[in-house]
Amino acid sequence: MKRHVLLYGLIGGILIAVLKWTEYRFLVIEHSIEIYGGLIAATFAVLGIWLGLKLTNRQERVVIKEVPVPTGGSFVPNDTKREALGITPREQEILELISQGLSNREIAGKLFVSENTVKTHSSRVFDKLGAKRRTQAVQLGKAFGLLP
Amino acid sequence: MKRHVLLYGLIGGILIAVLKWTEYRFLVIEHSIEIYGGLIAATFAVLGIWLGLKLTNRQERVVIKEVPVPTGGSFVPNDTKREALGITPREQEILELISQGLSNREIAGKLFVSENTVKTHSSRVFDKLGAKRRTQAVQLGKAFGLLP
DNA sequence: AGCAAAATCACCCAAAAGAATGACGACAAC
DNA sequence: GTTGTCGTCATTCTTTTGGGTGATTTTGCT
Repeated sequence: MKRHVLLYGLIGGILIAVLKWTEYRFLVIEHSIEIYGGLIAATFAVLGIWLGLKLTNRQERVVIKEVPVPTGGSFVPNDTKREALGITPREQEILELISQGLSNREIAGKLFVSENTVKTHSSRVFDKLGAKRRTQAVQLGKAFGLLP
Repeated sequence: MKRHVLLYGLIGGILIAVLKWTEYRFLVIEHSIEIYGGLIAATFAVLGIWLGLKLTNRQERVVIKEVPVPTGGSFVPNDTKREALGITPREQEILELISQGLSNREIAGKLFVSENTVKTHSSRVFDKLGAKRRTQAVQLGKAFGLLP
């Protein structure tokens, strides 16, 4: 920061000196308007370029962003693995609702069946997955690729 | 691209015209060297700045590289969100074991504490997450980024 | 030393979940 | 027409879970 201020001052001083000197030359030698203009032009062009660089240099940054892209994109609910485990579509459906944190009663309500039915389905799914609890069923369901 | 070329031409033309006009004024009115110089200076300064910006912009390209990192790889268990929810480390630990499908008894055995203790911890965690069931707690835990 | 948060444990009660068994209708396959 | 699978539902019983309350210990911080 301090260096910058100093530099600006210095350049300003030099510029003024140059101009003064040039003007003097101009007055003495009566034909160098072009030189005069050219000098000023060149000086300010350089100054401008330098300034522009200075201004933009501050934000010159290459950002490499590591975005945790949701792998698999959409997740294809995988009939193949489901059938390999002998799990019926209905059972899979119940398993998904379980994984969403619903109770048996809520699932029953959502599917318009009795709570007992949900219990049998879930029991069978647990059996086929080798799970003893619904949380375990969810865990295994994901491990088998049945759930997202 | 075409627009840029056009712009350059236009600015060039205008510049020449302005200079011509200024020179003319200079010849007619015999005392305006300063104005002449100032104009040139200003023009070239602006041009220089603009040029500088243009030049640096070419190589300044902010590259946002999106690296699809498989989400399972890292996952930092996120102390920030945990504390934001007022969940203690121990509670988080129990939550993780729940999400792995363990029963309260199994968790108790694994952590060498009583089943009652596990129950209190889990109850508190459910409360803080707003969950009524452990499956729901798991679901919410994932939604909050507390679980992988 | 003294406070506050965290962790520990107990007891009781209610609700939810799970296991076991049996049963019935629809439907497709043989 | 028999067989088998699937989905449906009930009943009974045990286990698990969750709610509520209170108490003690550990630990970190002032």
